[in-house]
Amino acid sequence: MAASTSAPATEAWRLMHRLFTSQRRRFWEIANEAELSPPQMGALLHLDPGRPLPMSDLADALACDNSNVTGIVDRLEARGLVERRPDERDRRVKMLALTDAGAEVRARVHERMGQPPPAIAGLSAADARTLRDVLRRALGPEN
Amino acid sequence: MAASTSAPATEAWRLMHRLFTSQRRRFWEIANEAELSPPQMGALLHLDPGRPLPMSDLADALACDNSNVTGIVDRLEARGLVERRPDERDRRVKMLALTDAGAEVRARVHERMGQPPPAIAGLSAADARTLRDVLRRALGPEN
DNA sequence: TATTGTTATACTCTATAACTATA
DNA sequence: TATAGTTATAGAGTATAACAATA
Repeated sequence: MAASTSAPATEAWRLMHRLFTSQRRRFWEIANEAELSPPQMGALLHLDPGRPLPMSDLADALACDNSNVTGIVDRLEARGLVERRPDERDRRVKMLALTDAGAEVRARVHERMGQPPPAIAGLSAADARTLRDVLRRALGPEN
Repeated sequence: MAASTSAPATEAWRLMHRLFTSQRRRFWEIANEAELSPPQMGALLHLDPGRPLPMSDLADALACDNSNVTGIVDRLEARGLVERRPDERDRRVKMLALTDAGAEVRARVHERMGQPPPAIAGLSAADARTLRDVLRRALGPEN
């Protein structure tokens, strides 16, 4: 096996990783302009408008403990961006829902996060389509 | 007009973003096994063995304030993973260098972070090569 | 007994502002 | 005057453990 070059999948992943870490400053600015901390922005982005979610699902998505989500949601709720609602089927569960204000902030943040960085925006039309198609196959038909 | 050509790039970027956020738990586990906080892991990954770096460069890379790096580096230095060295050319500057122990931890973390997730590892050989080639063009010849 | 969410605790991260030592 | 790094401060994030309510 070739020792000097890694497998194409590994190199591709490393390149994607490098692209992402290069965007940290931009991500920070997007959160900052919305007056959100990074975890708060992550929470908002994970909430779909009109589809409430148990707190524990958010903890899974953010890869953190349940006890953590309590504080993050407390602050979002204090700003009126998110609501806690009871779940009729299991009264231990609290469902999180975006408020109208929260949906607006989320839409703005989502829009800006979705803008590709120059490295991707500058690809040829053919390369962009190819990249999209391969990633669609990688992530599965539901994406 | 612009919409039809920028759409594939935008979708590709969103797919990459989804792929990354889906890996949060794994990133957390890698940091955890090395007994590093996420910022500490980020710092270690940004330091190249044998290539000392000014603290302010690390602050740029981590997209945080200089004052922050002080604490992060304090803890890495207390564990013997990193060293502060004077810069002869500008005595205000402190250069950060990995110790041998730090280089070992960094290599382990770097190796694990570089392993592609199933979605990428499961691509066909042709798709993997295509993905790599497009990303090489996107990120430039130096990558 | 197990699970969901909260609270208490201790530590880390974070930005801001003020400080120092250089430049 | 400006810059690199530190310190002080206040607030947010974080895991752990213990707890209440519910399953």
